[in-house]
This record gives sequence, C-alpha cells and structure tokens, in this order.
Amino acid sequence: MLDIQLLRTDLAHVARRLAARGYAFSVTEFNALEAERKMLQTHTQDLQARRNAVSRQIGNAKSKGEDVDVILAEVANLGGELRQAEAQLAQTQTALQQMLLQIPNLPHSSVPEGNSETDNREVRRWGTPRSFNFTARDHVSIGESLGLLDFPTATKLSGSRFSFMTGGLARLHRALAQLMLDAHTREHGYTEAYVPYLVNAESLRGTGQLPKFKEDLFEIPRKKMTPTDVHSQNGTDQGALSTEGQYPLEDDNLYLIPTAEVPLTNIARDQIIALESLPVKLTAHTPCFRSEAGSYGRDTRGMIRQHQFDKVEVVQLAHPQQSYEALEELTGHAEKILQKLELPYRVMALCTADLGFSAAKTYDIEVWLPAQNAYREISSCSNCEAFQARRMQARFRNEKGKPELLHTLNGSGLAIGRTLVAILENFQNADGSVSIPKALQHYMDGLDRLTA
RNA sequence: GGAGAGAUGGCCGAGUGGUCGAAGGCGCUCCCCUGCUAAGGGAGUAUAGGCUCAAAAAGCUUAUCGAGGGUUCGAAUCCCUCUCUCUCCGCCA
Repeated sequence: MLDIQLLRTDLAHVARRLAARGYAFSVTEFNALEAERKMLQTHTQDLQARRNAVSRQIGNAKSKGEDVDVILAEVANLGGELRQAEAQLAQTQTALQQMLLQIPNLPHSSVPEGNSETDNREVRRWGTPRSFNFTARDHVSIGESLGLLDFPTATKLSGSRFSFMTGGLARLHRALAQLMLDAHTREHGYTEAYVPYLVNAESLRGTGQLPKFKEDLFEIPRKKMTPTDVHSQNGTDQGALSTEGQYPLEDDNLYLIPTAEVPLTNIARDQIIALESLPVKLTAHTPCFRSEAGSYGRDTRGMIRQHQFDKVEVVQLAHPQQSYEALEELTGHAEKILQKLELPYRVMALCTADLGFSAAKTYDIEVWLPAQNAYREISSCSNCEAFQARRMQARFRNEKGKPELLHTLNGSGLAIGRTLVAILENFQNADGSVSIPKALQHYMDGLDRLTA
C-alpha cells in the first residue's frame, strides 16, 4: 500500500511512476474521493467535538446538582445527525481504502524503464552452459526413463500440474532442501523457521496477494455459523437460509500459502521490532500452492509450473536505510546456491513493466536449461520497501525511539522443483544417467549418479 | 466437544456510566543532588488521523482500554455477537 500522504502531496509523481509500470491510475477518481473524505471528516469531527463538549457540560452540571433539561433539549437532534455523518464517512473511507489496496508499489529509481519482460536488463552471468556431444533431453524424458518421475500417476492422484517422484529423485529433492537450508542458516545468517501452510486473509492482505489476486490462491472453505444463520435457524424464517448465512464468511477462510514469504513476513504484522534486532533474517522450507489461473497452455509439460512445489524462502525485515544493500546481499545468497550446484545462471533486473505488485525492485535469477536452450526463472528477489509493512503495520523503533515502518524483502533461495529440473538437464549423461553435483553427494550418502 | 476465567499503555496493574488517554508501580529518557557505588529529588515517557499553515514550529480537534455492533446527552465501565488466551474434563497425531 502506498502512503496516502504521498498521494495527497505529490499525486502527479505517483501517477507518473505508476504509469511507468503500466498501471493507469485515475487521478480524478482519487481527487473526488479525497475531497469527499475531507468534507465528511471535517463535518463529522465537528459534530463529535460538539457532542463531547455538551456531554462534559452535562456531567459538570449534574455534579453541581443543576438542571440539565435545557442542555439536553439543545442537542436533541445531534445524535441522528452524527450517526448519519459517521456512516457516510465510514463509507467513503472504505472506498478510499479499497482503492489504495489495489494500487501496486512504485518502482525504485534504479529500476530500468520498460514495456515488457524483453526490457529486463541482464546484470551479470555466472558459469558457462555446457555443450553436449549428444542431444540433450528434457527433464521429463530423463526422469521418466530413469523410472523416477511419473506424471500419469500424479494426474491420477490429483490432476494436471502435479508431480510424483520416487527413489533417488525424491531423495535428491529432499537433499536440495537440506543443502539450501544449511547454507542459509550456517553461512548466510538466517534463522530457520517452521511455519503454517494455511494462513488467514489478513496475512495475505499484508503481503499483497489479497484482495487483488484471490484467483491465484487455493482457498479452504470453513463451515461457520454467522449471526444471521443462528437467527434464521431459530425459526421465524422457514424459507431458504440466506446465502450469506448458509455459506461461510470469506474472512474466516484459510488459504494455502503461495510462498513462505506470506507467513515469514507476516510475523512482523502489528509488531514493533527493536532496532537492535534488525535485520531480522528468516528462512523456511515449505510447499507452495498456486492455482495458476490464467496460465493455461504455458509450461504444460514437466514440472516447471506446478500447483504444488517446494521452495526454500529467505526473508529479511530491514532498516529502511539498509534495505537496498540487503537486496543485493539477499540476491547473492540465492546465487550462492546455484554456484554450489555448479548451475549456470544470469541475474536480471526486472524492468518497470515486469515488477510484481508489491515490489519496488526485483532481481530474477534465471538458470540455464539445456533442453529449452534458455535461461528460466528459478528465483525472484524483491525489496518491497514499506509497501507491505504499511499494509501490515510492521514497524521498528527507530534511532529516535519512534515507531517507523520496516522494509521487507523476500527471495527464493531457491525454488526446489526448478532446481531439480536444472540438475536433471545440466548433469545428464549420454547413457541416460544423471550425475549428482558434488555439493549434494554428501546429502545422498555419497551417491554420485542416478541410474535406471 | 463440555465447564469456567480472562483480554487495559513497553511491562505489571487499578478503574462498574461523566472532566479517563486512563491512578499507582516497574522500566526508559533528561535534569538535580551525592567525590565512586548504593540511595534520594524533579520533569518527561502511546499510536494513527484531520483541520489551520507556503513550510516548520505551534495550535485546535477526532479516534483507539481484544474486534464489531447496541443502549445513552455521555461507555474502559452496561447489553449483544465474535476472536484469542488460560484452567479443568473429554477426544486425538
């Protein structure tokens, strides 16, 4: 969420920066709502002030044993007037709030301008894609001929966009999680966390997935009686239960996490963190669940795009003055994993048009996939500045002892499914076996290759 | 699932209709005193917002005592609903 003060004082600038990332912000709509809010708020507060004054007066008079009827008569209709004003104010403030919740973050000044992902800027490359003296196969073909990857079974169990792995491949998957967690906790200073995989709507609002991206989430309905429900069941209205009463309230529902960023970042919601505890650095290995609504036909083959995948996430809650250093550092932590695994990659600075909703700046890390002859996203590292913190009221006590909004950062360190894909494809051998990167062998009891 | 208790400021804790944003204590900050230490004295110490203002300072003002609704001229205090925490019983990986 953007700072409404900024909108009030420098609306033109905000609109311009939003336009840079392809978001058409309606200045007139905002101005109209703002004017209405101002008028109603002033009016309401005047009435409240008057009510408070009169009430105090009555209290005074009563304690002196004076007659209060005159004063009471004077404010006879104040109540109704106030009630109406308060209702109107609440309505426009809700409207304003809803509008604010839909607006994406402003891009940082260092973010390259662009109109599409083709304008993303390559920052650096690491490693050299291997040249094959045989035709490189894709991970599906490799995994299936090893007998360790079985999409038909996954489809039978759940449907498309799920995977089923066995034996050495399932173990390699686990080994990757171990390697990543160990690196982040031992070498990069993160604290390991175990987190809920189901979270409430408030958490998702905090990190920005709600209200705008509800269709990307898996929602778990909860049966719950509402007050209207109880009444209608008690009898008077035998007809149909109101739909509102019959179905659970949306806000009580839980959602499967699309990324551990949600639980990890939301630990700071409604908190004031001590200055000396900054930066808070957390990592967690979790499954991630995404509906992939709207991605029909994209990456349908293989385990690149799944409804369920595992990821080791890194999150930092940082001092605003250090958050851009932290972004570089955090991106480096994710890169370090690829280096350990000897997987070639490149780092892309996303352009204004390609930024995610909450991000002020993002680096994508793309790993080389021989079968696709392309670099593909395997990690995304973002500084959200105070955008999420403002939604969450996540603060720290600054040098002056005053609460101030934190900056939140998150990154994949890394997406495990895609890392597995990269290993299968980059470490495949002509005989169909797959070598295991040295860094992982320790986690595989010394095994150095997967064979059929 | 059943029965009961509770939720107040950084913390503890008082407050059952009127001047309470909230006594008192602890903690913290500043000052004074004391040649160190210990002790003592004084002052200060919530957050978010609105309006006035070019801005700052300042002033005025609103809201917030778990959340939402209600009663009332007036609610931390009374009523209703919900959430969470704790204790006991039951059940359970």
